[in-house]
Amino acid sequence: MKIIKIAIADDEALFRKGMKLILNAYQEFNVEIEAEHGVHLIEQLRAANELPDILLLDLKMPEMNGIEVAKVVQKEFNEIKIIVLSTHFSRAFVINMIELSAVAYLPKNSQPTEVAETIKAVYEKGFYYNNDVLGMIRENIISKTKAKANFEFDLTAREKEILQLICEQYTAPEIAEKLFISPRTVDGHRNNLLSKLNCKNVAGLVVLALQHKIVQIPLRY
Amino acid sequence: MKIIKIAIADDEALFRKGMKLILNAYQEFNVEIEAEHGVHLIEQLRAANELPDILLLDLKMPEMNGIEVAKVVQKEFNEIKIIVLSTHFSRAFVINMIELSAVAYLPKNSQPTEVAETIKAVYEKGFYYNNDVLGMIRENIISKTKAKANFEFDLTAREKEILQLICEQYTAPEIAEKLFISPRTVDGHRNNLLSKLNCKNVAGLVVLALQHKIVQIPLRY
DNA sequence: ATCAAAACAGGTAGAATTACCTAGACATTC
DNA sequence: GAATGTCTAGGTAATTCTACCTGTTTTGAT
Repeated sequence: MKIIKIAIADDEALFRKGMKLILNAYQEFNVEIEAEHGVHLIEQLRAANELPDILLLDLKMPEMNGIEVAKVVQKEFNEIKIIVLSTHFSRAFVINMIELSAVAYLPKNSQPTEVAETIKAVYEKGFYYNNDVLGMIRENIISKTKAKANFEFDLTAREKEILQLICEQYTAPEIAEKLFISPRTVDGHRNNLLSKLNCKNVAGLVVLALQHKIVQIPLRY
Repeated sequence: MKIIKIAIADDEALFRKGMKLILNAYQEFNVEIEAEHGVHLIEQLRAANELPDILLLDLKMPEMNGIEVAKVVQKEFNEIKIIVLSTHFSRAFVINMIELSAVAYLPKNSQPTEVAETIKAVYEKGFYYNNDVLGMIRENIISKTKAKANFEFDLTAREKEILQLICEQYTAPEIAEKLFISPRTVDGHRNNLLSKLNCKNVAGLVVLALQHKIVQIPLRY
């Protein structure tokens, strides 16, 4: 019987050790690499003479978070299948990780048997999506065309308007001129946006606006 | 026990009758509508006082083909779950049907038991994708992001790095510190980006970077 | 009619961006 | 060896952004 080699990257030592115990209880699994953050993981992978088959990857880690790790692994160690561990389970997030070539998505509160089944399925079929994830994927495909209104942030109509224009590369004075208001007012609205959306600067606003389709920007080339 | 009401649309009478016999052999299924092409199907649906739960839809039909039918059904009879029957099994085709809200995709040479299982799964979970279809969906998600990035713009590695950090809301001084270079150098790179990508400001850079997936940004809330 | 929220607008100040320059170090290519 | 391209980094200046204030007017809802 072929033994499935597993790497675990998670900053919580307890979780990591627990998972290792659980997995090593199966004779077909062997946890070969443990890392408390991305940098450590990458180091170990580069040093390893035999790569793991599967990487259980926590998203929230210090030093180098799961997304950065996924990118490096995807580039340097493409053969390793990434199974994402997370408490975060929103559609956009899951889709994002699949785009980063995650082959499965496991909630952190999963049962040990689910984890084992997922690993086996990934090893055999190359990927495994449970019904929740499948539903999200489906919604994602279907909703691609629809521009859904956004209720998650309570922006006022004016704020959305300002946000839209910011995304269209207008500066505050330009927006002011366009809307026949004072530049200071535009400033005020932008500050409210930064505060409401918890962003550092316009870059953050634009990212959020696009990710959540709060604004519509025609594709440019 | 709830009986699952089924409609079959297929131009081949033999296939249609055969399928009907097979399905009606299960006591939980009842084939209520048969149609040899789309027009006929739509007519029957409009006349029906009780809509079917599931529509087995052949794609190749005279008069009105499966894709047009799917569009009409999606619009007028949204509750009906469409299971696509086809010999045609290319990725683009399958994805296209899912976008048209097909909830399952069955090869025409499937085993009767597979058909029955698919129908049950659809009735219970709302959709059912077998491994082939799942693989296609997965490829579709991944291929969207890959490839392109490098082609359309010739950004240097350093420029992409800077662009990434800009999108992550780092200011020039912060980026400089992160990369151990002078803030002025970061300035230079950003200016090159603005010029190369023909943008007015960072907002434009971020929009372009996200639209063309030059960078990967974790979803935020 | 009253209250709260939103939109409006100004002050001040420091940080950052943007737009022009110039130019050396280094690697690759012809 | 020269040409090219990239990364590096500095000068100068105007503009813009960001973060704190303050306040009035308008609007919508109870």
